[in-house]
Amino acid sequence: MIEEIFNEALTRKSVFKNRDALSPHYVPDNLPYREKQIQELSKTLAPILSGRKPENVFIYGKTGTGKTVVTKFVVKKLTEFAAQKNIPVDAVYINCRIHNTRSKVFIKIGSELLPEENFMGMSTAYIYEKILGKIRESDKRLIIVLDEIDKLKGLSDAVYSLNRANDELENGSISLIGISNNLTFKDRLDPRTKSTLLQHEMIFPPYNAESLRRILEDRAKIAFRDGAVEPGAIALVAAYAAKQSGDARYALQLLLRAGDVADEEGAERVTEKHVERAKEIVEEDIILEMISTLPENEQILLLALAKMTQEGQGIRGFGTETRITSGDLYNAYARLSETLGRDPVSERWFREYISDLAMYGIITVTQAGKGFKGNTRLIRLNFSPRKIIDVLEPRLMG
DNA sequence: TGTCCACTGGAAGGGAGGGCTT
DNA sequence: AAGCCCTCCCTTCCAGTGGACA
Repeated sequence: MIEEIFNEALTRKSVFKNRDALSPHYVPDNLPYREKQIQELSKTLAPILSGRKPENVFIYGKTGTGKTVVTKFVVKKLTEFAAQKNIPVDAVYINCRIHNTRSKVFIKIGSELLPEENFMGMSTAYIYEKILGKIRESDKRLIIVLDEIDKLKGLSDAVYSLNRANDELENGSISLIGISNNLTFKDRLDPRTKSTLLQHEMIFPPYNAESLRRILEDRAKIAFRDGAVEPGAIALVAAYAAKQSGDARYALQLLLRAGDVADEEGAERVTEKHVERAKEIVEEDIILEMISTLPENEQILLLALAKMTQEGQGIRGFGTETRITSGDLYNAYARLSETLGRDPVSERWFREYISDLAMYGIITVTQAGKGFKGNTRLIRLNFSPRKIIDVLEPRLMG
């Protein structure tokens, strides 16, 4: 019985040849439509080879525009090149969503550079000195990539001390690459951090449907068996992803899921039908991921909005859409909060939540204008209310 | 035209919690 | 360990905005 399951798994035909090639962590050898960015970043970092400290780089652009993958690609090529020429270039990649404080960042750098030491529980000053010692001793040029840098608490301190290291070093250097998809983040930095981090700024534009198609074709060749994906399926994935503001990560995720769906059906090839089905799954994945990281009050607010939308409350007259005024939503939110035994936040803070959710793209907010009494905003849910309720109700009620 | 209404969003400040210094 | 400071989350207060209605 169990052997049957294992046997089936072993002999099962799959449309995939190398499924990992569609994972968000995969770095391909070829990055179409990013040649300019690759060149620019390479040029900026190149002085490191002749022992000069390159400018710090700050990269920003929307999700899925290739920021991380281009950075990893260039850094990898650079360190490989340097290794051939016996130049001590080293790079540390840090995701600040995981390593989100100054000390965690220092521990991460320390343990990459000195894997034999254990830095847990050590003071940041101690780790800092250890890192500098290592750089000095081997004339090392260190590149530190801080991905999702907007998630780093105490950012200015971290940036300042890492950059200051250059003044204390006679040999070697530290260069920073900051990556963020939060476009307003830059403006919130204090002037000192700004001038340090933004010595060189790069913006990654979103991909259009045509470029997404090319990217997907390239990647499909690696990931799938020959002819296992219909061209129409790829075009459809590209079209959907272009609608998602040109998000390549979404495109790859969609293609991956479409392959899974095809495998589950035991199909020979991935078709448009599989993409349609995958789109629903991916949308659920995204909702789930986005919602589960939201603060509880925002979850309650979303649930209230989903319920109102579901029941068709609010104002009709925008086609089949239902839009809800912020005052009505606040009342619904406050009632729901009390039902759940939580204290609702004030109206002022509720407005902050609304802006937050709008920024994430979960809801859309428009000025009400004519036909509405007073100055209010209309709020619309961008996802299916049914799915939101399915995710949130057990989470909040249970 | 003025008043009311239904909000909006800035400013200031409270208080809890975490990290750093002493 | 104690004190301090900083950040985050939140409240209170309020001037401002824009449409409805008399």
